[in-house]
Amino acid sequence: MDFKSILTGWYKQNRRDLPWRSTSNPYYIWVSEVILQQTRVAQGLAYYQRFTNTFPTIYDLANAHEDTVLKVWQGLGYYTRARNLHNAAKLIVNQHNGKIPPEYSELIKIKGIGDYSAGAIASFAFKKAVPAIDGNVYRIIARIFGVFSLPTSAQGKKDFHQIVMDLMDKEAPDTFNQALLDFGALQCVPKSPKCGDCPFQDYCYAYRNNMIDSLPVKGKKLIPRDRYFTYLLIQFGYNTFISKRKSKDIWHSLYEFPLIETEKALSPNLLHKHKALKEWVGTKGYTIIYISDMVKHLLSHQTLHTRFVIIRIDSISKKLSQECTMVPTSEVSHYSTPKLIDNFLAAEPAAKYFLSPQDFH
DNA sequence: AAAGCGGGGCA
DNA sequence: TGCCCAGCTTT
Repeated sequence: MDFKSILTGWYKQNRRDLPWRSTSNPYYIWVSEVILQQTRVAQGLAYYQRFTNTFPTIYDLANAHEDTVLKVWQGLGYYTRARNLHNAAKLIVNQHNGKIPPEYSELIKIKGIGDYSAGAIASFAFKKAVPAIDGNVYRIIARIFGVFSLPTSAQGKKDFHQIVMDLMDKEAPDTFNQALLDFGALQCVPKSPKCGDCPFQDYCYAYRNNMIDSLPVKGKKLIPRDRYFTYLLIQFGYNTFISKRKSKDIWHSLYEFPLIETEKALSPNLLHKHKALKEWVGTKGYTIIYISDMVKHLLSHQTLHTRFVIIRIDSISKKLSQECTMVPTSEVSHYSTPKLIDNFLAAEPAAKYFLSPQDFH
């Protein structure tokens, strides 16, 4: 039996029933593909439901405010995905009559749709015979056919693309591509793949040569950089201060509290003397209510060490009025915030000293 | 070609 | 703790 027959046979028995597979609406398929970029199905599922319920059509998404889109995306990470999706929806509504282009060559031009997603949308929604090569496919192809090219290199991408194109079931490219994804996610998994009952066992290069753990070839890993944050949760009556992140840095367009970033960890002792603290709270008088322990938050490329400080003030500093928005403390949760902040707001100290009504006398 | 960009789950 | 997930964009 040839490759696609074996794969299709496996797929009939093992396919996952996923909501974006029971629709032919290109908008829903597009949304699912963007949500699932670098994101597990298990994690993306609830976001897909929430996103499509909140924005049932591309017009609803196009007409929404960016903050609303980001709030729905909150906690999922890689927030540029949400902003690109939103901007692309506006562009498609305004310039393409709301119709998502069916060709790979047009899809790839849309910001936020790369090689994989263009192939996935073209094949799943429009039955085009183009590959949709993601991490699953690199792994499967590298192992079964003994491909040692580095998937992240330009040459590697060509090699894998050519192989998948040759294997492709041109009569049913959607099923073929989906089968590859499921096979990679369920059977040919990264660690301890289920070779024991694998239908490709007989001619899998990696299995026959005992090289399961060395294929696919991996690039070098990057070392996360340490950063030290001190967030100031400043209370003025029943209000607090937030600002929107705008620099080319993590969490672009999300909201946060006044931030002091330092080269090294800022101890409570040093915080009291720190110039930036005075600038934020002013000179008129302030009371530090609470200083948290250091919280470690891991990103793929940075390790954040963060202290949360709850402060009460009697007057608003120039810096606060210039750089922040004052909002009722009870409404902070309406804004899209990084998981790091979200976590602290959900924890006991914030509930006790920050979010709950205080007696100011 | 390499770096930047989140967060979570699992061995 | 390290790896990797339905990757893409910018440098």
